[in-house]
Order: sequence, then C-alpha cells, then structure tokens
Amino acid sequence: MALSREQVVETAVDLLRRYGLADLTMRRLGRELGVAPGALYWHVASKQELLVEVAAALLEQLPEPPADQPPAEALVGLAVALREALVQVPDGAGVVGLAYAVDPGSVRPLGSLARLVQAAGAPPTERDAVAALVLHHVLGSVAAQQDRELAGTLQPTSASASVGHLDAEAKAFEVGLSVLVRGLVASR
Amino acid sequence: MALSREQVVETAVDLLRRYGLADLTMRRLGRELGVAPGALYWHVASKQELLVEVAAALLEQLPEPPADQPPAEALVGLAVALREALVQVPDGAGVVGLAYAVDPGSVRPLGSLARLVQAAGAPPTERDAVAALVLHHVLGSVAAQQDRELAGTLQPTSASASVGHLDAEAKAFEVGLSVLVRGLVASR
DNA sequence: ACCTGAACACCGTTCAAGT
DNA sequence: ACCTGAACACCGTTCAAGT
Repeated sequence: MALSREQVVETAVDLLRRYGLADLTMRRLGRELGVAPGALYWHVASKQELLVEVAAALLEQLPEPPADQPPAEALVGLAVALREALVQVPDGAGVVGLAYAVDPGSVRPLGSLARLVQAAGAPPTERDAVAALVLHHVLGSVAAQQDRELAGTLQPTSASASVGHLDAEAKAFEVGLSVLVRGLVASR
Repeated sequence: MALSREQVVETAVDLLRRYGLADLTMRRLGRELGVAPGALYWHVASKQELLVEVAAALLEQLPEPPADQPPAEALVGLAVALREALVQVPDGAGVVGLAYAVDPGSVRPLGSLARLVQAAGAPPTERDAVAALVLHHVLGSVAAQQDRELAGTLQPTSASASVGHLDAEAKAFEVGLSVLVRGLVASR
C-alpha cells in the first residue's frame, strides 16, 4: 500500500521521540519507512513543513484545562502541563519553537492560554501579549532543561545531581510564572 | 601572520551579521579567512564552542543600565535594550539561545537582570527565576520577529505591513514585560 | 499517482603529512 | 606551532525515468 502523509508525520514523531531532532533526517525517515528519501517529497513539501506537522501532533494530545478551576490556577495548570508534555520529547522546545516561528497559529494552546489570561484579569489589549510571554517562558524553560540533560549525557555527573537540577528548573519555572500571575491579578 | 582565535571569532560575528546563521559554516568561515576548513579546529574545538564565543561577543557591547533610574524602570530598559540589540543581528536569538543552553553563565546580562529584579522588589528566592523568565521573553520575542521577517523576505508583503508587525512585536514585548513588573512590585 | 536512482551542492570533523 | 589535502560520513532537495 502507498505511503500517506499521516504515516510520514507519525513516523517522524516516533523518530523524534526515540532519537531526537538530530536523527530526524529525511534520509533516516525514508529508511524507516522503506522508501527512498525523494519519495517523502511527494507527501510533504519540505522538512520545515514536516516539522510544523510534527509540532502540531505533539501539541494535540494536550489535556484541556478543567473549566471549574479559578482562571489564574487553570492558567498555571495549563502552562505546567504544556511544559511537562514538551520536556518528555527530546528537542520538544526546538520543534515547537520552530513551528511557532514559522506559523504562530499552528501552536494550538496559545488560544487557551490567551482565554485564561484574560479570564485571570488581563484587559483584552494585554491578552495576546501575556499569552505569548507564557509560551516564551515554557519554551525557554524546556530548552534550558533539555540542553542541560544533553550535557549531562555527554559528560555524566551523578544521577542525583542530574535529577536535582531537573526539579530546580521546574521549580524556577513555576516561581517565574507565579510572579507573572500576580501581575495579572493586580491589574484587575 | 598566523590566525588567532580572536580573528576567527570576529570574522564569525561578521559573517553572522551579514548573512545569518545558515551561512556561518566552518567552510565558509575558512574561505573568508583564506585557510582550509580544518585549520579552524586548531583555534576552536568545535562549531558549538565558536558559537558560544560569538554570542558572548554580541552581548559584550551592551550598554550598562544607568544606576540613577528606579530599578523597575531600569529592568524594563535593560530588557528592551537587549531585545533591540539582538533583533539587529540575524538569528541573534538562536545564537544566544544556544549559548544559554550550553552554558547559562556565558550570557552576561543575566547577572544584571537578576540584580535589577531583586532591586525591583523580588525576594532573593525569586530573583534568578524571574531573571530567567525575562530572558526567555526576550529570546522568544526576538525569534518570533526574526522568523517572521524571514518569511516576509521569501514571500514579500507590502513594506508598510512588514514594518507594522515589527512594531507590533516590540509593543507586545513591552506589554508582557510590564505585567511581569507589576507582579514584581506587588510582591514587595 | 506514487516511487526509484542518481545526482547536485553542500555540511562538520579528523588527521597524516607538510612547513 | 600552525596549516594543507584529502578523506569520512553525512545532509536537504530535485527530477528524469520507471511502474
């Protein structure tokens, strides 16, 4: 049976999850699917377009924030969930960052973030700017943690020390976020 | 005369400023310096190490914030100056982001940011987390603007529309920042 | 419609050998 | 000490030709 675009994207996600962005090459992807590299270009215009699809797939299975929470809490919850989802996948921040750059509209949670930001107290004029700030914080924090993990793999420190700064990065993320939320609530 | 490490870094910065990260290759850099690509590896361990030096060079000529301003204003001023400096150089966010990931200590303004964050009202425990948040916001905003500029180059819209969203990105950056500062001051 | 084979124009990095 | 030449092991993308 012929290859499908969905199959190409799914296998790309799989490759990313298992080996990271450096090993997600068109040639490797072709090998995995049993086709010549050129064949992929019938289903996908470029590697960039493929990566935007991959990012969308990563963001798809994100849990919607429960509607019964106070908005400030729900906002923190969504940001933390987003962060947690992305740290799981190697170079997750890089891939979503690229998609966000190429096509901001493709980063789905931005809409939910904006809604919660406004519900938490921001005037409509600040809505999107603050939502973008939250996303930048998520991507920055994930990138920092992932590249430090990578450094740890290459030059291994003790396991406990490694776990230590994972927690530290997650904790720092929430501290920064809470200061922002304070500002949001204060502007109400 | 023999090549020096400084010369290699300076020429790399020049190449970045003129043509962007995609054209800053070891081979191109060698050509520019009139040496074989392999020669560079006598002065620099890897491309990654070179890029960390390049990022440091970009951040060096950043103006120190004037000491007589109220800290909240100085913080905003420094963040805006940092943003402005980085949008000028193509892929500036990418290069500094990489350096920050590889070696956070190499990103000099982080120290000044942290100092101002604390002076603006943050308790010492929140200091570094909020400084990191500010940096993430700067890098995210710069990356968003630069990749949208790139998209504009490839598929040109009207010049006025382009300028419009540059201003919009800078404006959104400051709005987000001001909400954060509000949270900082509120925690005093 | 979908894919292969082969090419084009590149990469970063290493390393024996030269000066 | 510093650099060349040449290689190794790759890239993304295109495109005539096949089925």
